[in-house]
Amino acid sequence: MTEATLRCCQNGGPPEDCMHCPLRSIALYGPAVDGKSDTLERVRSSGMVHGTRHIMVREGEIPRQVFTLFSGWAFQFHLLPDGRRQIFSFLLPGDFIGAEGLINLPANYSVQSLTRVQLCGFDAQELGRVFQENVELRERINEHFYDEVSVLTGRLIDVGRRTATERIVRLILEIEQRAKSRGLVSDQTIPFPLRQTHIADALGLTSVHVNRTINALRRAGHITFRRGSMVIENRMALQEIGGSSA
Amino acid sequence: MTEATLRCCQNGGPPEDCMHCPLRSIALYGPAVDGKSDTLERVRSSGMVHGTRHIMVREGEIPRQVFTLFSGWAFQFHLLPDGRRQIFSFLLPGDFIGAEGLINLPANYSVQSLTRVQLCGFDAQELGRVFQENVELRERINEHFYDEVSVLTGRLIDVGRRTATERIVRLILEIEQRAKSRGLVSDQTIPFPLRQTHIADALGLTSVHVNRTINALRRAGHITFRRGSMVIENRMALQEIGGSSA
DNA sequence: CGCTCTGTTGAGATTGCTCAAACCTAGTGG
DNA sequence: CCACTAGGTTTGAGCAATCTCAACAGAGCG
Repeated sequence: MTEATLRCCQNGGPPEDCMHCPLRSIALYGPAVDGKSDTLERVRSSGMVHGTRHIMVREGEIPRQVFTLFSGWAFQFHLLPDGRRQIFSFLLPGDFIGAEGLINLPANYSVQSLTRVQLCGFDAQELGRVFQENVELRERINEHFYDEVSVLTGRLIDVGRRTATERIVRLILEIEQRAKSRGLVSDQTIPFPLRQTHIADALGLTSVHVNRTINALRRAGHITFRRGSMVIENRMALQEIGGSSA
Repeated sequence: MTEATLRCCQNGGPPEDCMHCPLRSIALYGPAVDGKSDTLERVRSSGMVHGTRHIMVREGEIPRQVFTLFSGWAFQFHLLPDGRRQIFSFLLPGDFIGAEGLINLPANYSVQSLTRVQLCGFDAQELGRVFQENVELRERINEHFYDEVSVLTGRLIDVGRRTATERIVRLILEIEQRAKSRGLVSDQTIPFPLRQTHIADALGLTSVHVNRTINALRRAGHITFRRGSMVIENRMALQEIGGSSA
């Protein structure tokens, strides 16, 4: 079902040397500051590759391994006993997975890969110790959860108080924004691996309704989709619909 | 509009001495552990009383004052430009207000009193310093945001993936649970100061619909409401509807 | 007594859902 | 290279949950 897990990264994977990792400046542990930044390698357990639908973190369990998503997309979610699913947020390259493991608490949600992913894995305990020893890093943990609160409140406003069209437009705009900030956008083409059912489960809608709504946006000429990516044709219109921010 | 703010607590207010505060063991800064627990008083700026609808924290601003809610209820919310409101969660006695101020970050939401409240106020900077100096307290901050994530994900599941009845029942059960844990429940009577519009704004519904749904529960004999409080008449039935947990 | 806030209720409109079938596309195995 | 499959998208028809608008009633307050 899921692509076999390879133990070592090859072509285009993360470097052995965290200090020169292209993602280093975005990562939770931040840019290599002091000379002793190689503490990271000492703690890093391995790079790995997984296919779609691989579960990296299980809700309720204390993550023993934590990860930086090096390439590919993932998402955080909860599954109800009857199969209903709520997606909390999507993870892009550079995002950290399993931060609860750093402070020894059970994960608030499961995390699953949305595409093929390359991960940099660390032992949760050990990395947690590294974080505790450094003031800057300690603060990063706070900020991580703070940021998480911030995206959750945003999503809650969407789901609780905005129409389907508003929600979808805002999700699209948000993803464009985040993809841009990671340098994933070239030539106006924004990577967009989400299936309509992911959008539905993130926004509290039905995939059927998502389909109709998106097609309306498409027919209106505001946006174009192609094989895992999208192009925003009329940003003004979209911002108008989404209410810019607030 | 809002009751005048008194500078000093009188009858039944918090003691001068944080060490013997009845709420001490629930509070964010935890029970008085070591002998030097009086650091708190040194940092505490004042007790105060506010009427309904007093804004304690403004979204987007870094809280300069932080509080422990000593008595009364409050809620965290966001207001859209067009007046739509999303409530994120309700605050009970013992809850901390403005934790973002401890780490010098802007508040993710506004906080407003739902009833008359008594607050223990602290200077955010100073209390933040106290927290940083102590390992246990440092961890409390993490846990605070972690908990916040946990309630937000819970609410998001409700709003995104459950029916109106399910949501309302779960909110009621959750509030009973929390009120109980703070010793606010006596004689099966659970304090319930929320107006139907608060329920609506927390659960992504209309107050009209909340009204009809609640009345159905009432007519079914599952629950009773009276002047700011409620009694659960048939817990089994409610748990059945709410899906216990998960 | 006259407000204001909240809760109630009715009637009708809508958004978004359910069910179901058809269709596409990429991947798989022969 | 083709048939087949699995996962996703699209579309239609009908329905249900929830909303909107509006009016009224009851409680508490100055």
